[in-house]
Amino acid sequence: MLTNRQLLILQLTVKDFIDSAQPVGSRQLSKKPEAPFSSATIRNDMADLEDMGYLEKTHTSSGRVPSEKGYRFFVDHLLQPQTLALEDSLQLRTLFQDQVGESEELIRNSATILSELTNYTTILLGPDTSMHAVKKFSIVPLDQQRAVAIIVTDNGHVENRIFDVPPGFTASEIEKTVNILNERLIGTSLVQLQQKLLQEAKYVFEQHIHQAEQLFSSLQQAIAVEPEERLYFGGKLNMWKQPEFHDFQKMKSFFELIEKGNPAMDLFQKNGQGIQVRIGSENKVINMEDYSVITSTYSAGENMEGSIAIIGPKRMDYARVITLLDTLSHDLSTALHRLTFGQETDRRQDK
Amino acid sequence: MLTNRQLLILQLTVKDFIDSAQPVGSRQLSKKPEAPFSSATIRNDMADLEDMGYLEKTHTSSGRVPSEKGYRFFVDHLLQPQTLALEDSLQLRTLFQDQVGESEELIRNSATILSELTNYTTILLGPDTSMHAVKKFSIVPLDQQRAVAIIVTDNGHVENRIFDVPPGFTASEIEKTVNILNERLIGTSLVQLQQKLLQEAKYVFEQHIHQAEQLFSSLQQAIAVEPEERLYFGGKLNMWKQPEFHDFQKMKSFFELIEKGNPAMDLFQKNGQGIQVRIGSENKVINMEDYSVITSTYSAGENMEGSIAIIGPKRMDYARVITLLDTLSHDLSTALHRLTFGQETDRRQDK
DNA sequence: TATTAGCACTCGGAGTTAATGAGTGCTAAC
DNA sequence: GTTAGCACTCATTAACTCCGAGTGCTAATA
Repeated sequence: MLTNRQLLILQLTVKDFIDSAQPVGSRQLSKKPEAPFSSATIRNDMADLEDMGYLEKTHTSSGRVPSEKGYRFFVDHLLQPQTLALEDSLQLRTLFQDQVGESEELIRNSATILSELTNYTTILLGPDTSMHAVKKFSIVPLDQQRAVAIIVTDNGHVENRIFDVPPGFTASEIEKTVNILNERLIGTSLVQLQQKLLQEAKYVFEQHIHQAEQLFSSLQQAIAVEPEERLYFGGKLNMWKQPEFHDFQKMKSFFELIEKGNPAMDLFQKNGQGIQVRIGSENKVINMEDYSVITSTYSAGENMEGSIAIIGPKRMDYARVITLLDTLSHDLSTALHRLTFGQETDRRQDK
Repeated sequence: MLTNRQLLILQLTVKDFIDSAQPVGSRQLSKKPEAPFSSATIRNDMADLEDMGYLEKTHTSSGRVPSEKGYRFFVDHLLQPQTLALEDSLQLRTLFQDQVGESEELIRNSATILSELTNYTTILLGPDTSMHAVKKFSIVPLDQQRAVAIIVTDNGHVENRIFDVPPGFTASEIEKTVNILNERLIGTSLVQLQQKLLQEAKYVFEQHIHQAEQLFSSLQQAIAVEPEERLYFGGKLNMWKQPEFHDFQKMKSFFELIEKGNPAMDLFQKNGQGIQVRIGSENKVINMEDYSVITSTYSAGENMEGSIAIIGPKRMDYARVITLLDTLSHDLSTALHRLTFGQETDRRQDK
């Protein structure tokens, strides 16, 4: 069990190391007014904390550095609740004020602003749009062979794809096609679209349209909504600013880590609700031992969640980032709701 | 006037420095079979080349390094025409084979592959889409207050924007609006759209539609096609791989340079046709003294040009990059034409 | 008994020095 | 005109010293 003084010393050590990136020594700590003990006393407590695994030394006569266990304890028990700095909250406010109508823009800007405020790297996972329902189909012929298929979803998102039209297909047949699609498939969610097209519309096509087969395969391609790119990055280069990464190899491996999107996705795994902190090797992703990740989720409507991850050194400013992330993910949810459902209406009225 | 041997020595010096990034000395050069002269002879010629400003020394007893004038002379007179390496041309081929229907995708991939092949940074300026003509307008209401405006252009590009609908606006009025737009503005290029909307459609609206003013201002906003982001990057991090940039400050200033898009645009200035090489301070952009830029243009249809820039150290492999860039910009033009005008038809038939 | 002062010891980092080697210019011989 | 030879320069590297901030341990103190 830790004595009160040991708790204090652990807390001060972690804080100091977060600020300075330098191993902290007993004499240094004893100078602080918060720790009115002699260096020897602190030395003894530090030795105990080291025995218990909360602190480490980089070499025999160096100061102490928090271990992962130390950081974890700090985050779980020693974090002092913080209110958002005035400056930060002003910055955030501009983000949501300047915004007009594009939710993707809003998400992208969130990633940028978070990385600017924290000086860490942000990865934002956009909401899964595949749950949205189709509001309208449209087909615009371009020339003899090609046309654009357009799908508008109920949140105002527009998907479009160029596809090949069977030779000799007439304008009236295109009109018929669009009508069939609109009669049969409105309200279908994007994920289900392929399947429903087959179930509900195929036989109708076969009855009413020439060259139904060719058209149908083209349509299927056009309608296949790609599991689209949903990752937004902010401050990819920020890890530079951390002194422990002023090093060629370290930076290189960091970029390799985040450039290949897959591991980036892994960062979001096993998301419980709320804010999660994963320190160093607590991240199950390979080569993440040197980083901490703080994740949060936000909502962009029913059944549509996105996640935000902030990646920094293990020595990251947990208190500040947590506060910031909490505020932002909340504000972002609100803003996205407003964008999706309109300023004054509410989804329930809409139904 | 340069003697033949001096030409040879200049050429070998530049080549060697491009490969090794190390100042090249006389003894080193004399070992090469291409230069069967004694080190003293080479030393004398090098001294002359230095007097004439083609070579420089980093310090009194170092080997020689090409000056900007030296690189310029090398590029203008000593470059040996090269055929594309088999490996490179295979890589390029896959780029154009795998491609399906998206021209933006194709452009993005071009940037990536160029940066992979060269290990330099690529900036690709997409074609200016504002010359395209409107093929069709469409408006899809989302709820009481908002609707999506959709503009399809003749190349199959789809612009869309959410806008506010005046309160109490009915479905039939929206239909009328769309009809007016389609009657009056089809064929207008995107740049002219705002203006024509005012000239040709405003009075029609005022005659036929309730609340024309409110609708009109919403529409104007919705229709304003942003001078959209047309820059695609490849290998932003590649400058790392160049030994002369294994340095915190250098890399930082490089990123600052390319991150703020404006200077990046400047790189493309005063584009003559064909391939252009700008070495070090020949770039009129500030802080570009340490880089060389090779640019090329490609065409994506009538009046629609894009540019490609490859940024590397002054020590870049000019011969290879020029060949590669030449091939790619040509292939890219062809591929884009095919995408835009269809595989077998030609624009002339279309008219 | 818990804290503090004092002391010997450790180790990384900064600064100095010396050796090395690849380079140069110049002169004289070929 | 070309080359061999020589004296000189200078960046790089390794070895060495010095210094300071740190530690653990022991004995004195509150």
